[in-house]
Amino acid sequence: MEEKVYADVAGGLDQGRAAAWRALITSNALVLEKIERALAEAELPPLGWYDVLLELSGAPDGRLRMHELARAVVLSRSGLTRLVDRLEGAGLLRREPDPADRRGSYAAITEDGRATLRRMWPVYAAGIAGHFGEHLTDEEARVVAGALGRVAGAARSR
Amino acid sequence: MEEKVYADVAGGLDQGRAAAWRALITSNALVLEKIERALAEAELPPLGWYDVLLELSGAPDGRLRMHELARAVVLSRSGLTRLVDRLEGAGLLRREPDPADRRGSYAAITEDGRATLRRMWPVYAAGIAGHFGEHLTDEEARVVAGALGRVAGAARSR
DNA sequence: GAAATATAGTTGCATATACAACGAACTCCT
DNA sequence: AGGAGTTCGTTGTATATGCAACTATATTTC
Repeated sequence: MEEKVYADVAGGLDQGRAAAWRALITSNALVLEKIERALAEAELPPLGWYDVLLELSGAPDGRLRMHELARAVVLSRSGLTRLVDRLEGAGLLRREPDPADRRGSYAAITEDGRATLRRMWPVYAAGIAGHFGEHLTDEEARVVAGALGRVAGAARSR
Repeated sequence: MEEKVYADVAGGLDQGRAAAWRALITSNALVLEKIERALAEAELPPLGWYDVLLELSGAPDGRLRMHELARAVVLSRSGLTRLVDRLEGAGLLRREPDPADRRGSYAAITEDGRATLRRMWPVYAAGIAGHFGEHLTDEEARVVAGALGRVAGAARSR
């Protein structure tokens, strides 16, 4: 029973929580893989694009500063620079200078960007429903959202 | 309320499950980021190495065929080839031919590999405990493990 | 048992990502 | 006001990953 051995070594981590963590990362990887494949088959952009467009579409004036966006989609600033390059190249967003801070720029979603978001959502939603939501009771969904929301909130603030 | 709009379009996906999904991918990304950083600071290998070594250490004779390992750690076969290259280069595992199938090879953990696993676990466990387990009640951990375990199981079999 | 098909693992290639370093602009502090 | 230190976004570089194509071997089919 090496699980036991490890559990002894690990201060403050019991087996139940370790199991929850493994289930989390594994289900995340497997479901994302399937959704990415579905998007590719529908000739739609990858999920990272969706995340960016969704954040922008919900922001005031459809735009966010680069560093806000990087934080929102959990990406390094350099990673975001390149991702935004690609989206801008595809015409789904525009960079706009910030008059109040001349170091910075906004990423602003375009009409094409909003249209792409709308085309992606059905495929994404079907993937979430079929590979994830399908397997949860209402109560489990509530608990998962609450608990993992708290985890994410704590990780963000620290 | 664009959430509402999207919810209407999405067949079979309600808002609670959509929220659970977003909490899942966000918490996953944030917690992994912090754990990777902790490992790097301790001059330990990245998490992908841990996953490989853990699977091997729990397998009969400490070894698995390449395709089994790829499936276990949720990586493409080509991705695994390169990952195993790096681990083998570091002496943490060995490739061994399979006498029963001359196309294939085993990846077999070495003593150094087991030692590395033992050195990584305390850092990994502390990360899981501090950034994840900390924020869950016992009951929530149970529900999350059960529900996401089911999600992962379904995604694997299909 | 030979031919057709499928599978195992590796490789070339294209893409994605993080880190460190950079120039430019901002903020604070006295 | 002005210098010290900070923050913003980008870039060079190294690393990681998936897909498609490839070789070698196994399996199936007739």
